[in-house]
This record gives sequence, C-alpha cells and structure tokens, in this order.
Amino acid sequence: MQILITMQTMDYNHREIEKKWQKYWKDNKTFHVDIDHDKPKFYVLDMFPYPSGAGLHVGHPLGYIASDIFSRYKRHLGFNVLHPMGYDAYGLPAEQYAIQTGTHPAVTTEKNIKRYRQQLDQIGFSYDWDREVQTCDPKYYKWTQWTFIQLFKSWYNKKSNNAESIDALIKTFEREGNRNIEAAASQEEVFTADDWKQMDEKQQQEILMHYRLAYLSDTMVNWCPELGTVLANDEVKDGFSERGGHPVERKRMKQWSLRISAYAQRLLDGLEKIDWFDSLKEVQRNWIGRSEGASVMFSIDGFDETIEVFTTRPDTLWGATFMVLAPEHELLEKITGKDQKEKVEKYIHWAKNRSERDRISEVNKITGEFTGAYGINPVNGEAIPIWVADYVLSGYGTGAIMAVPAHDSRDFKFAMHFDIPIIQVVKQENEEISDPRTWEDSYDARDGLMINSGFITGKAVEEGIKATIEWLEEKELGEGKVNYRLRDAIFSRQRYWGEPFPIYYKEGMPYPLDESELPLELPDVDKYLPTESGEPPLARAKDWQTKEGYPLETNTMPGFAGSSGYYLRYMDPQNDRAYFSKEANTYWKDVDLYLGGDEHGTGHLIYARFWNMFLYDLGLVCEEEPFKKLINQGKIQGRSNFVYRVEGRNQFVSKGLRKEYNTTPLHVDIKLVENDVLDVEAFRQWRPEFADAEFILEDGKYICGWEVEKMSKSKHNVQNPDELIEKYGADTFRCYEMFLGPLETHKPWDTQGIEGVYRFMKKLWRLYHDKENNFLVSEDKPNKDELKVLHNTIKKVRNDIERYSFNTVVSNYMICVNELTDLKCNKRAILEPLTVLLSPYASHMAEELWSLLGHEGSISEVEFPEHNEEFIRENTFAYPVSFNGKMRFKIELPLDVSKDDAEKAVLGDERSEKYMGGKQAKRFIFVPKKIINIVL
RNA sequence: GCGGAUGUGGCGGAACUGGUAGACGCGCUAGACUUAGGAUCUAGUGCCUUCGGGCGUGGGGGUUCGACUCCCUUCAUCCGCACCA
Repeated sequence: MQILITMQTMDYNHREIEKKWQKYWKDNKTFHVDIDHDKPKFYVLDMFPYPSGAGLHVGHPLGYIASDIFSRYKRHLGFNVLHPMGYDAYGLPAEQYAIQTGTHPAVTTEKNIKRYRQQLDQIGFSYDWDREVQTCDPKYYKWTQWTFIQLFKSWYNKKSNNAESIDALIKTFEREGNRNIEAAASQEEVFTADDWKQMDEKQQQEILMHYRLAYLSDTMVNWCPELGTVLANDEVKDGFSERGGHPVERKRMKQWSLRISAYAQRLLDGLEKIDWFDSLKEVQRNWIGRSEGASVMFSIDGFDETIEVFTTRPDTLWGATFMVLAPEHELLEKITGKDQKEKVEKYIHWAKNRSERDRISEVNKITGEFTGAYGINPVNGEAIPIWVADYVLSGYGTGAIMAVPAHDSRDFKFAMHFDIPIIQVVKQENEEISDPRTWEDSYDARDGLMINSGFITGKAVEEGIKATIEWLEEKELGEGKVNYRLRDAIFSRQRYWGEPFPIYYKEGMPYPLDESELPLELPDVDKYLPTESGEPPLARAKDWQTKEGYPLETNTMPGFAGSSGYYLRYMDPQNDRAYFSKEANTYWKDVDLYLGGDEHGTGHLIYARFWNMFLYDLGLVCEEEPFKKLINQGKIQGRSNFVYRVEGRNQFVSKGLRKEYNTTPLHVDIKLVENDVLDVEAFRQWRPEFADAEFILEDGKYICGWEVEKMSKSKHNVQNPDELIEKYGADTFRCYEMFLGPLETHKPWDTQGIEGVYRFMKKLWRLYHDKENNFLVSEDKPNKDELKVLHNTIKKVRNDIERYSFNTVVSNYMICVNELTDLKCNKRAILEPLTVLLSPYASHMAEELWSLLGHEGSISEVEFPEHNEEFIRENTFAYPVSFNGKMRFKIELPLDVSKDDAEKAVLGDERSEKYMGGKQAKRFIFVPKKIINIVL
C-alpha cells in the first residue's frame, strides 16, 4: 500500500485531480448559464439518451465528448454557451420490465437515470444540470400535452401556409361555409354557412376533425401484437418492430394522428437553409418523397362515380390500357360485377390478411383480379378494364392507378402475366418500332418522343407532360398535382408508459382539457397490460375521468412526443407558466450545433422540425428551423476476438496454425486478450467447460483472431467506460475517443491505442514538473523555437476545432508536447497558453495545472490563446524539388525568392545534375512557398 | 432496383482550396536503464531492390508541369429506402 501511494504521487494522478475538479465544478456551478445580453449565445445540444438498464458503453459518449469540447471551446471564446442534458425517459424497455416484474416503470427509469448521471459525471462534462429535463416528469410533459392541445385547436391554411386557429375557422364556416377554405384536410366536402348551422354539435365536431392538426381517425396502422401497440412507420423495419424485432401487421384502428403531411413542402424547403450532411438531407427528402405529376379523373362505365388517379407521367395517358385499385379501395364493392364478385372478394380477403412480411418477400409474385368494370380514358374515351391488385398501395396517392404497361415495369409485368394489351407511346429517337410483347421490360425513362398519343404525338416527353396537364385542366378532367410520400404521424400508443392525452370524450367525441388542468398525470394501474376487452392499460386506472365524469382518453403518446420539443424547454426549463418564455426563446433562438446518431434521420429529426414549425406558426418560437447545424457521429464498433476450437475436442489452436486443423471460431471475451494474445490461464477460468482446455501455441503464445462487429454483450466485445476511466482517467478517455478517427465515421474500438494517449498525458504533465514530480515552471523568456511550436499549435488547434476535426487536434497536442519536451521547455510564457489550449479536451488536468500556475478560479472562462503570425513566420522555405513530378531533394531558399533566382539556385545545385541527365529543362514550374518542378 | 457513404502501411488514421503521400498514435524490431518490466528513454519501421533506384492511396482510363484530391469507367464493402404510380 505504501509503495502504491508513493508510485502514484510520483506521477500524474488522474484519480485525485478529476475527483477534485468535478466537485469544484459542481459546488461552484461553473457551467450554470443564464441569459446574458452582453454575450453572444451559442447552443450546443446532444440528442438526449434513453436511459437503458445496461448503462453507457464506450460508443455512447463519443458525441457527448465532441459537443463538450466544442462547448468549452466556445466558452473560452467568450460565448454564453447553453449546453444542457436530459433524458428521453419514456420507452418500451422499462414498460416491458414492468409487465414481467410488476416494478413501476418510473422506478426502473429513475434508477437507470441515476446510473447514467453517475457515468456521465465521471467523464467531466460541462452540462448545466440545472436545466435537466426528463420527458416523464409531469412538469415537463405538461408542455407536451399543452402542445398537443394547440395542435388539436389548429388547422393548416394552404393559402397562408400557416397553422391557424380552429376557432377562427369555425367563424368562417358560420359566415360562408368552407367553399373558400383551402386546408390540409382529410375530407373536402363543400358545405355552406347554412349547412353548417343546421348541423348538430356532433356533426360539426366530426367536420372539424378533418381539419385539426391533431386528429382522430380510422387509419390503417402498423399493429404489433407482441408489444400490444401500434407503431409509426419509422418504428417498423422490414415488417418487424424496430425495438424487439416483433412481427407487425396492418390493422384498421381509431387513432390519433398528427397532420405532418401538411408541412411536407416546408419540411423539404427548410432543408435548403440548414447545415446538415447532404446524406442526411437526402434521407429526409426520400422520406418526404415529393413527386410532381397530375391527378386525372376517370369515369366508370355505367356508374356515376369517378376514380381519381395520380400519375407522374400524364403524357402516357394514351398508353393506359387498364386501371388498378388497391384492395382497400372503397369503390371496389360498388363496381365489381356479379360474375366477378366471388373471386374479387376472395382476393381482397387474401390480400388484406397477408402480412407485411409476405408482401415484402413476395414482391415479384404477380396477383390480381379483374373487377368486371371499365374506366373511361379521358383522353380518348376508350374503355379500359379495372383490376384489383395489391401492388397498388392504398396509402399512396389515391390508392388507384392508371396502368401504362409499355412504360412502367410493374404494369408491364402485370400486363404480360394477365395478357392485357400493351401500347407503346414513347419511343427513343432512332428506335425501330417493335411489338412490346417481345420486350424484356418496359421503357420507363423520361426521354424520347411521343407516338400514338393524339395531340401530343411528336412532342418530347417533358413537353407532352405539360401539354397534357394543360389540356386536362381546361377540360376539368384533372390537374397538375404534387404528391408526397410522407404520411401523417400516428400518435396513439396502446401503452402505459407515455404521456396521457389531455383529452376526454363527450358523446363519443373528443374534447381537450382546459389548459388549467394540465398536467394530466399518468395514473397508477394494477397491471401494465391491456384489459380483458383489449383496452389500453390506462383503462385499468381508477376514476380515469374528468371531474364531470367524462371518460379520459386511454391511449398514451408515442416516444417521439416528448423528444420533439425538448430543445425548447432547455431554454427555460423551470418555467411553470409557459413552455418557455418569449425572452428565453428570442435569446437562445435555435440550436447552433446538434450532435447525434444518424438513426434519427426519419424519426425524431422530422418530427422535431415539424413540431418547431408548428410553434413557429403560432408565433411562439422565432426560428422556423430548430437545428442550424447537425453532425451525425459515427458508431463505435466492437473489435471481437476469437479462439479456434478444434472440432470435437476441448483443444484450441493459435490463429497462425488453425489452417492445419478443422476448427470452429468462438468469441472470447476481450478482457482475456491483450494485443490479440490470449491469457490462457484466465481463459481456463472464464468458464467451467474451458477449465481443462488445451492449447496449441505458436512461438509460445496463443494468438487470437479478430473482427470488427457491432458492440454487443453476446459477442463479448463490449468496452465499458467506467473501467477505462478508473485506469486511465477521464481526460485520457476524452482525448482517446476523439483521437480514434473523424467524428462522423464508424470506427472500431481498439483496446490498445488508449495507452498511447495516456503516455501523452503523462508526458504533458511532466512538462510542468521535475523528476520528483514537483511543480516547476520557469519565468525565463521563451526563445524563438519555443514560440514557434506554441503558435503553430494554437493556429492548428483553433482551425481544426472550427472545422470539427476533433481527431487531428489531439495529434497536434502530441506534436506540441513532443517538441516542447525535446526543447526541455518549462517556461510559463509557453505553458500557460498551452494549458488553456488543452482545456477543452483535458479539462481536469488543465484546471489543475492552471491552479498550480497560481491562478484562482476555473480555467473554463479564460480567453483562448490566439496565434501570432510573427512567431510562425520563417525567412526561408525548404522547397521540395521535383523532376517530372518526382520529389528528389529539398532546397532552402529565401521566402521572397524570385522565380529566376530559384531556377538559378536549383539548376546550379550539384544534386540536380544527376536528375537532369544532361538534358535541358523544358519548363521550370515555380509555385511560391509550395514546390519547384522541373519538366525534362 | 433506387439513393447515399467509404476504399491510403500489419492496425486506427493524417494530407483543410490539386503542390514533399503515410503526420500522430498503436503494433513490431533493436538497444539503454533496471532484480524485474506490461514503467521510462533512444533508434528504426510503406513495399521491392542487383543499393543505382524502382513501385506505391481498390482496378482501368483521362485532364494537368504535378492527382489520395478533379473527370469518366469499373470493382468491393457498408448503410438507408424499397411495388411510391
């Protein structure tokens, strides 16, 4: 023990230093921020975590460290930095655990949050914890509920492109009906003011429901029986739930939805003014899925109804030889002929009961039935058969299409399969016309000339599209239209652990609670399961009704509800009269830098933008886009190790020799391996079955194989930050996570490399200390070399942080410390600025050194050093001299050397003779301060 | 199928607007100090080489005095979306 203590005090003692400064920061509220109009604001945000039971692994803090470094850096530059943290506390795992064990999810969540906080604190983050939010806290979700009520009370006016109040809409209805209203609405039946006044309240409420931005409707939902709830589109992957991987079915249910589709165009346009990765913007563009085309009305032979279709290729109308309706299409029942009824009903039944998985896996299976009805092609009056087939989706467009087999590959396959005529209407410029039935596939491209197409024959495709739309609009048979793939967000979950809706029911119609009754707190229940009759868990709550006795909504809100506006609440987290004050919002405005994983590209990041835009329309927030700059940090992958078991034996062969045996690779815990060398004794003790394992070694060692994989328990490659921080300290850990590689790329975690960074830390410490670890800094004037090292480093570090190149900053620190060590420099004039320079990364050590240097208070607000070009400037430059582009030697020349003098010097240099080979230089390339190239 | 990203030593990666490819670190080799070293320090380390030099940034082609960087083409890996009319 005595020896250990001596050893520790001999050198850099991260344990003591880090504990000391973490306490200091906490006691002094060093990172507490308030509005300060004398300073410019800067808002750095991390995507807040769901506190899972497993705690943090090495991959989680990567983004937090980067954002912390940036926050600290900005603080040094004099910004008032808002850098908060909180928890996305509602979530399925705690609820699943509650179902299994009866433990209230709040208990589990609280426990996990404590653990998260402890782990986060160890890393030394500069969060303002006074601003912490938890989405499951009634003080927080009061405002989630409040926003829902605002959505309920709003509609989207397409004329003003704004969310507006339902009360005002009602006034308009009373005055003039809805004929002049252009709304993003689910139904567009026209009524007059008189009609409106004739309706009873229920009817009026039903009409209004079609306009509300939060509305209740019968929708096809992704139902997950295992989880007992519906899921949003982005929560479903390949027909399985994203969380848990359970199968998902389509089901018709009454659900709350948010009319996010009203904002599709603005969500698309907004991408232009924000600084995000193009790849992420592209993901959002795809998700919004804008396509331009036309809606065309087809009348039905023998019926009054019409079928509306959406097409991006109205030019190919003359090639439409049949129509297809989705199995869910409402007209099917009406138009199906007597003779076809049985078959069509059977088909619809089959299609509706087909699981999502089957649909996906059997994409190439061609199925469908003829309905017996005919649609009339508006351009030429021809009757074309109407089919039903599930390759047409009810959720997109109108759920009905015109099929142009010659120019759409799905229609082509369908027509070939069912022997429906195919008419070519577009040809390539020099194409010989052939029978489409002999083609391998349709011709889908948007270029070529129109043929067989009435008045557009001979036109190019794009012109044909334009002309057809004009014609359709003139005849009132259709119109140009933009369609979006983005669907309204289903907002109900049949779950317990979520925000209750501030909604009660009167005569079956939903009404919002009065705002004074918020928050509507989550009630206790006896079990976290649905009721026997299939009602959501909240139906089990006693007295789940208003004071007046009206029943309350039993669904709860989805995970993305609480996370859609949390960045706003951080601006003014204690406010109990408003979501946030006007003052706070006009000061903090928006997030300047947002860091998080790219898995939120189509979920959270779309919902949050929508949420923000809505509040912007209400005039509550001052910026339309909430996240000015966004960086997706890459995932840290695991590096797994393998041992090779000889088949049928308890014998393991080292990697290099495994080819000589028949082996099976087994994951081995990375804790038992160092440098890919297995600790065979530890391995024997790892598991009873390996107790008498035998080993075939190479060079006396057992070498393991390795592979980069996802970090997971089952692969035994999880690296937990706690152990690393205990061993190397938070500063080393912070630097190493950054040193690993560029922030945005995925990279494997290498257990070894951290040693190198730790060595750097100790070397840095030693700059300020003598051999006995006594603090020793000289007051001598720095020399030129020392100043050059310092100022070069300042320049590079600033430049690299500014461009988010967090990894190269660490390299620059290392170079600087290596050079100062070589120069044996321990001068205050150099080390003091260096300490500040290091502070964003090695924050604890910087504080300690700063106080050892004799300063009071925290280093965190000390001005960041600026480089002085004078100290960097050189009088000469060592020009690399190339011959035909190959660098051969260097020549020192004055900085202001002229081209002629340079040429003389180079050609006069004896080293040149060899490379000239007696030839004349054809050209002499001279780029000042870059390079000299001689072309022979 | 569509879209996106990535490809540089044994490994992680540097090279910011075309200008010395391989910074920095790991690992490895040799040496020093040491009872010892998984501590520390020093030197070396892209590949090939007849020691002159040659070859090198996934492959092929192009632009250029000069290409990891720009253009075309091709391959590989990873990640999204996926019957979207």
